[in-house]
Amino acid sequence: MSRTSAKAAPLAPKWRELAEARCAEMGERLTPARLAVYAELLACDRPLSAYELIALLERRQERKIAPLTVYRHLDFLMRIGVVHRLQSAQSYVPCDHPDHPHDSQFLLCSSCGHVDEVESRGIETMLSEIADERGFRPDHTIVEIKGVCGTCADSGPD
Amino acid sequence: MSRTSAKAAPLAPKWRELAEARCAEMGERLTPARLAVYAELLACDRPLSAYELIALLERRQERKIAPLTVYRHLDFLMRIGVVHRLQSAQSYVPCDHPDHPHDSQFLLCSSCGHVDEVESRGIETMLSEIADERGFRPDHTIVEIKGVCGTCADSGPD
DNA sequence: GCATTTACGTTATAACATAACATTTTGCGG
DNA sequence: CCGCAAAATGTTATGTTATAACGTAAATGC
Repeated sequence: MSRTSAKAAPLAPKWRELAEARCAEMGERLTPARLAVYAELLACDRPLSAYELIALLERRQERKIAPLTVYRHLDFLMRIGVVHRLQSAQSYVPCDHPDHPHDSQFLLCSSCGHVDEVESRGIETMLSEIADERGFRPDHTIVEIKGVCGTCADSGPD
Repeated sequence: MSRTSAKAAPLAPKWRELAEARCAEMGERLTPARLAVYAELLACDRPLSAYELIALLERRQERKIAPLTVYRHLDFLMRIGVVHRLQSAQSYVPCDHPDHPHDSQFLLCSSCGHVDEVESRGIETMLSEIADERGFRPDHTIVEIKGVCGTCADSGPD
């Protein structure tokens, strides 16, 4: 019943291998359904809400998909560190820095919707210091900068 | 028996005056309904979701309150800068730094639920630099550090 | 007063996320 | 291979967060 006839979004070997490697490290299983969600996120150049993702997957696979299904797959992808959740937009993006799991900082353009993921060691250090000073043990950090990206600013106020 | 003259949560003059000052600066109007929401948030030592707030207000005022009403009041309070939204918890807290409007950083304890608001100029500077390097014009920033607070860490792994 | 703007009320619904439980698939020891 | 246990998936229902659409009331300015 594993109908591979259901088309999935194209998924470059690079990303598939990344997911496989993370799964191997963590003793997790990579399944077609999980890969399909990952591929769909990668195929889109902007953050997707869970329900946008459902709509895209339903169109591509020509069948109904329950919200819970997608949320479980998203949880999995975040657990293995290949997808991040944008807290301020309730949406999800694939990780841009495949080398290792990490906390990121995001630049969110309110004009074009584009999201840039950055990883600044400086920010991480400073956040740790702030926590340390207060006896706080950080688990992970959320940094989202909202504003207007360079491209939109340039094409600007016309 | 109760001549329900819609009791409000107590609101220290300090906070009322702050709200009045901000309104004056911004040409906004401070109404009893808005103050009631602010007072309710201040009366609680933890973040409240909009619906928790509704429940508390309904009990205190002994009448139904529509979600939209509370959301409007929350929007107002955030607009004048006396309330912040915690993006990762979909909840709301009064601002701890009454002196001036600002972006904050939050330390969120996953054990006791306590939230600490800090304002680090260093973080702000570094976030600006990160944005600048990429030609990004920041509007505002979201920084939330999740972990375990000193008190909970000390009282140990239980 | 009267028009305009701002706030508030009411009903309905959209959008985001999880609970509870049944079934299927997978990995593994016998 | 068999059967068990764990993990993943499917299904239905519901909980939680937030806004739309539209009407009424109150404050503001002339």
